[in-house]
Amino acid sequence: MFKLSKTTDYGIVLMAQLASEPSPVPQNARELAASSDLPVPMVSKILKALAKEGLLSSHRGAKGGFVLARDPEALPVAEMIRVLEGPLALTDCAVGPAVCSHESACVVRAPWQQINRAVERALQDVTLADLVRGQAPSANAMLQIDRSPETTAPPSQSSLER
Amino acid sequence: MFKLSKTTDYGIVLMAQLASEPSPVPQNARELAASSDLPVPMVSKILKALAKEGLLSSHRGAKGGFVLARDPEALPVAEMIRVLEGPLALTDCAVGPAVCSHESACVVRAPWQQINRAVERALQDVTLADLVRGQAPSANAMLQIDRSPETTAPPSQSSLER
DNA sequence: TATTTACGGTACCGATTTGGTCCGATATAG
DNA sequence: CTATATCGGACCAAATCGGTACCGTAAATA
Repeated sequence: MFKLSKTTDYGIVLMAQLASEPSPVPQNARELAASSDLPVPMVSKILKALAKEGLLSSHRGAKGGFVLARDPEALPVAEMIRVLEGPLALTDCAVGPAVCSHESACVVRAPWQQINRAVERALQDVTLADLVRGQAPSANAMLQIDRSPETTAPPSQSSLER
Repeated sequence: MFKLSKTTDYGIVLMAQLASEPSPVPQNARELAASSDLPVPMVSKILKALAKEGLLSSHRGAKGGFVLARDPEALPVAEMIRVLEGPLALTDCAVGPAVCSHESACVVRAPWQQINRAVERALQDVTLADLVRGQAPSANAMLQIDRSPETTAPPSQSSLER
């Protein structure tokens, strides 16, 4: 399917949670799970991954927990996604060169690259800080260029979840 | 992971294949599988789905096969994706309203909506015709708005596959 | 009308991914 | 030094996805 995994979804929420109250004292997995209303084991697992990848710094023992390891202003959503579920590529061919066994038969190589880059850029332009601020700043600007006049776009319904 | 399913991937290649040579005579599953170098059963399965959803029109019996049912110029990539793997939403919350059980605890509702819309728009702006033409026309334009200066963007390596 | 061709639907299997549990390592507190 | 809190890593069950096979139905041709 074309959506983020739960892991990534939760992960970003947790990062946002940590960024929203920049307390210098580490927050542990249980606290974060509680304040986000998410299952503790999953939260724990995700926090581990984030720490391992250097987005969070972890502290063990009593009064331990996690704190942000990087400036939210300089942490794009794209990178969080990349850390939590690998290189973001819509098709396999976008990840590395010459992975494809049927290069010759493939009709649509280059365009995918371009589309992929566009999507990536959209995710690169929003930072963690933007998320906690409550809106993606350049979102309107990102929507440039209207070739097809909004035919199939879904109703801009406001829904909520992570 | 953050990528299209094989089904969708293949499906778009097949659509492109059909669009690249606008022959009025239907092409059957075997032919299309051969020219795309893909397993026949899978191709067959995908073609069925595309026909069922109205993107292809099918003709049974001898000399039967599939032909495009819609104008490639007016068929956005977004729609093909939507047909093949459901509503395109990065997070579950973008699909419908009030699906979320922890609304109150969620920190990052609105921003996701905006990001999602931006991605969707990027995919909406490229048509099947663009794909077979060999490039996404507004790709450059889509990349507007640079807040972060190309920090983590991967090398623009040309790789190839579907 | 009989035969051949090719789509249409359903059911099935194996592999991968996802969501979740448990125990050991380590740092702080007293 | 001992006890306790908390992260770190290995491990397991379930769902999903990629891929396959089978049988029914429709159209074309002779």
